[in-house]
Amino acid sequence: MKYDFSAIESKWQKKWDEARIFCAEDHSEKPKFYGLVEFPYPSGVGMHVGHIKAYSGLEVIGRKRRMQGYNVLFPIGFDAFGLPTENSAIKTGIHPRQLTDRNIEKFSSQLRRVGFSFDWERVIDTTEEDYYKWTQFIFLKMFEKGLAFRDTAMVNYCPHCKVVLSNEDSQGGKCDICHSDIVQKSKDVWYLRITEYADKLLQGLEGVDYLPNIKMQQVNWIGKSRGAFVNFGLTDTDETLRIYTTRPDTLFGVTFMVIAPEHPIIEKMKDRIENMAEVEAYQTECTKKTEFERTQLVKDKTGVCLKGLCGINPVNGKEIPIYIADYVMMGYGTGAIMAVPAHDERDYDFAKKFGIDIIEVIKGGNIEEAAYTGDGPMVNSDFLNAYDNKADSIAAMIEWLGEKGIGEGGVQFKMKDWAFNRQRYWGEPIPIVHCPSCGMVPVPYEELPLRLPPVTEFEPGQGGESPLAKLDYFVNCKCPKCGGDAKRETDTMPQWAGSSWYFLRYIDPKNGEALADMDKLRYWMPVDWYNGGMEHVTRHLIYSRFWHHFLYDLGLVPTAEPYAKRTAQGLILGPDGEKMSKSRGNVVDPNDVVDDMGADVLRVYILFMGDYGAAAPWSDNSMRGCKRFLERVADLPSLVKGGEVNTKLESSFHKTLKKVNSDIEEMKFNTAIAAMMGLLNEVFEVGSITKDQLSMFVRMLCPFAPHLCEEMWESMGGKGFASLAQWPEYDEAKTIDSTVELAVQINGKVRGKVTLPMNADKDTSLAAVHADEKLFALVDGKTVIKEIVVPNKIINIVVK
RNA sequence: GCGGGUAUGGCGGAAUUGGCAGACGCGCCGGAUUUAGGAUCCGGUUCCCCGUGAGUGCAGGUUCAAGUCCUGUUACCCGUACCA
Repeated sequence: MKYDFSAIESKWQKKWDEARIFCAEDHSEKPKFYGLVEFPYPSGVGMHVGHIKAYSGLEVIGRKRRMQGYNVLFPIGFDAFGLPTENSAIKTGIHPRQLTDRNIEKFSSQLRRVGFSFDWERVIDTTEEDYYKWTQFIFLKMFEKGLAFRDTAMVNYCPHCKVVLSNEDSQGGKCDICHSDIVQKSKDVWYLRITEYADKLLQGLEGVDYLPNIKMQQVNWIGKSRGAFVNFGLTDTDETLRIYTTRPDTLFGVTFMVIAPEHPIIEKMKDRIENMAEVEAYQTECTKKTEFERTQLVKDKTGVCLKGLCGINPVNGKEIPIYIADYVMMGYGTGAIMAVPAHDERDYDFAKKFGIDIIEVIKGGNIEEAAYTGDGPMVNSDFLNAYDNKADSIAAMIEWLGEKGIGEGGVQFKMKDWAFNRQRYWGEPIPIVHCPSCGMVPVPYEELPLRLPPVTEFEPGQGGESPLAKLDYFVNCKCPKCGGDAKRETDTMPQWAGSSWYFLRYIDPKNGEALADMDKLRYWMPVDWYNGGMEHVTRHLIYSRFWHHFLYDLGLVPTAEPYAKRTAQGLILGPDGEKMSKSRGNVVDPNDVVDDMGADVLRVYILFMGDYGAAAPWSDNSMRGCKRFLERVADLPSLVKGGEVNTKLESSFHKTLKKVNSDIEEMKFNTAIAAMMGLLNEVFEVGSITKDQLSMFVRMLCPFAPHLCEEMWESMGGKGFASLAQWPEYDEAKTIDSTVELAVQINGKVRGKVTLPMNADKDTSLAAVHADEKLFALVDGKTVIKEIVVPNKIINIVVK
């Protein structure tokens, strides 16, 4: 058969579409499979092959499930709100709506050309009113429950993009979008109280099947720690200074305290602080430092001692100095710490620099040289009889603090609340009205969606306010509660809002009454298998789990956890081994590959490149090998002849099928394809194939190279679509050989081979070795020390 | 610093979990066919001093047997960033 890929591919894509074979059924007797891939952000540059890899994994698994008789939901959509489109609108003057539509069209056509088995009737676009109506709905529910709130606080701010960013969006001190340095700024912003769900998000991980590194990253990001809050006294006042520590067992070793430069106690006590000018100078210096600079100066501790004010250690009444220093952050714990230089490296560095006492209270290290942070018995502590290990000491100390009323046990999380508003145009408007007499009033549900008004200028204001703030007709409104004059919130939601619940909408994309119908949700949820990038593990993945837990608490979804299983694909690097990027000019466009080699080759190559979860560089040459493979597959029908079945080949078919079957489940697509290549080589060596074998081959290759397989299926008289044909079953009996070739080692070196019946016993095996002239010669006349026979694996004879 | 991961031919990568290292593919070498080929087919291809040789980042160890387990060490990648 001639392999005219472009004719074959467009032919079958059209047929699939017309027959709607990839559309999921809302209700079905079949078992369901919900396979989800992270929907793309439709940027102006189009897709690159990395997108294709991200979808190819579940594409193969979903296609296999369909052939196995599942009702498969494999949807796609577009996460289209966000800064890149808005920035492009500013540059080109074209409205983001138009740009988005254009980009979605481009992405869709690229995806269709690859032949993905997406259900194109459920496509969602997060920027459509019918969609973001429900994003706003969920926001209002959060507002009602006190989970969406405004607060003035130090936030991450990108001076280049002129927006406030969440912690997740400013990892590494860089803006997630433009990579400029983030600055800290005090601002009145919207937050979602994700910290309220920190424990649930942590516990939920126990019941789901995520790759271990994915779980680990989330656990670290949530960052739960256990410890104690302790109230320290202040000299000559009733005020207390509350600290958080994970080492209450070192309380007797406290020799000073440190508070964050922004700590409110400074303002409160300013009359008592004798060196206020010096303190203020230090505070100013700190605000000038960017986050980046702060982290670069890790080694060098700075700080200023508060004169005229001392802390009082509640466990022994000792007066201790208080410092302000920027190594203590206002955003974690209470913004104040007890410093135990003997047992904390940072405190140790600080104490050394400022000449503060270092008192050892845990034995085990040498505090002359370094802080000892390990375990050990308590010493120098006027506490009961002291304990021998950390855990006991901590537990006893917490209990004692409680009894004395000076502190109590507590937990802290590294995760912070989610800074949720962006001062930009292209996002979901926050449906809140600010009324001078009623305060913040939600837009009534029946008025949703609160539409994004049409504008022609997308530049944010100089003061960093949203472009919406310039629209008087949008801003000025009546309070929904009292009817008086009021002003609308003009900020919009961040990029991550729409993607936090999109997988629910696929289940019921046209529902006007609810975000999705409960019966349908009960049938489809949870997502059986979710695949996406590692870069979303501490962003989208955690945000969407939070929203889903919240919706579960409201009774709007049937399960607490949205995703039963989560995997991640590795990057495709450029041919130069570097990360693909426009600026490096090493981006591979899937359209070019489809034109040159065909979609099936692209699909097979992407999965053949290597471990699905690992990064691998692109190689046009290697891809040519996949082309050769498919061309030879297309020639298989010419080998169909009558005659006897070659039992060895038949056995290879069943072995290969068994391997392909399990490799797909483990996402080991590269070895599945390699096995099929090996089988093909064997077929050509034998020179003939039966009709049944051909049918088997076509069906097992179909999830990988569906267009070619459909064409072959049709020409061999297969019924219906290959894509819906029954997944072939292997015969276990045929995968077991009657004989096995065993390596024979003498003193651990392979010296020969013997062929034995399966499961031959020790005597038979050794007899076969002795019967072999060459092997016998190596053993003959020597003292046999040991004979190891592992059935079907190896024979090793140790001689002297 | 902390957490996680990786290291195997010229290259991408395999190896049923302790049992024949290098599957499969690329590249390369040789041959066939072809007016020609960056097409196709066939054969070869870990290395070398070609042996009873060496060999999975490096140094040790356990074992009849180690890419796989243990101890130490180096390099690189990813995440995180003074988290008290």
